[in-house]
Amino acid sequence: MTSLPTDTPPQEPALIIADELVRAYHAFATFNAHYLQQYDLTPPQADVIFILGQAHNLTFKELGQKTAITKGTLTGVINRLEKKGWLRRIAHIEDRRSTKVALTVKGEQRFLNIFPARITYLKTRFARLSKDELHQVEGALKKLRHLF
Amino acid sequence: MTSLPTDTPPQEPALIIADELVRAYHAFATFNAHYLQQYDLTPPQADVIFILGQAHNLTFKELGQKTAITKGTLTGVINRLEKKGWLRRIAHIEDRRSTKVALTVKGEQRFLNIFPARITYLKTRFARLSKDELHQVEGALKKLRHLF
DNA sequence: GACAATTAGTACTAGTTAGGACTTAAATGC
DNA sequence: GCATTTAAGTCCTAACTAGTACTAATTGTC
Repeated sequence: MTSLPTDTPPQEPALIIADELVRAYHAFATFNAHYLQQYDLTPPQADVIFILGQAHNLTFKELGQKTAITKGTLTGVINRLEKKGWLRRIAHIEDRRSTKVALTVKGEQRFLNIFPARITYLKTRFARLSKDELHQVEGALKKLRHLF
Repeated sequence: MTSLPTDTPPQEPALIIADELVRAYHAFATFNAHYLQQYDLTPPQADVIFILGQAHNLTFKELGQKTAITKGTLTGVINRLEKKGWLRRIAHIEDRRSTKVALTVKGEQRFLNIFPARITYLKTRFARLSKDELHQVEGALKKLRHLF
């Protein structure tokens, strides 16, 4: 039986906005992933490198909070970056449950090479929006986030 | 050597907006996943069920386009839903390369049980925004999506 | 009509994801 | 000071992800 209330209006604002949010994020995420590929980085790996480049020596916990990566996932991401030689684990003397993470020299160099270029790249994309529009978009996203 | 241009301004609008987009999406996705758990559905599974509930009998290709799931991923999602008995594959006579997918009776029933409740649920969340705000948010998301 | 190019779906890979069980260490309670 | 509770990371699982290689079927070309 395939009967259905076909009069379900697809114009329900909540559904449209949820859909637009997913689409906008998906577009950005795909774009971002492709860009990072040239540096042999996945998006979560890049997040970790960018955070560590700006805030040297963080614990797993701090890194997880800043990147919104849960601890179980973070272990794997850090393992791969460590294997590639971008960062290293450092024993945390004061609290031996905890582990600190820091960029290696190679990681620092890569960060300095990639990070400014990434900002420039994003800026050119966003240049199509006016200052007013940028403000509106930021406000809209904040409103949206606080709904959940 | 941990020296760095620490004067990298974190207030670059492009970075802030990219960050807000990720946060808003993450908040929504988490919220959504938790809600769907009670129905034993993952978000991509729910997407498939919701699309199929409204557009009976779609090919893999059509389903993939509507859900933004690539074909390789879709095979697995459909396998799991088929195993759970929510839908079934149907041979496509006119083009034997292609396979159609349709909800089973059980899938129809679940869809009818879940879909209206989901809309109601989302509506209550979005009720905190005015009509004007809804329009602004939708416009902002569209602008954002078209940047990538 | 035969051969080439395209298309649909599956199989497989490396990586990410959240969540829960587990280990070790620190903090707290008494 | 010892026992309990809490905290930090690791390990493991099921699912999703994009991308690529592969198989089978269809379409286009000559």
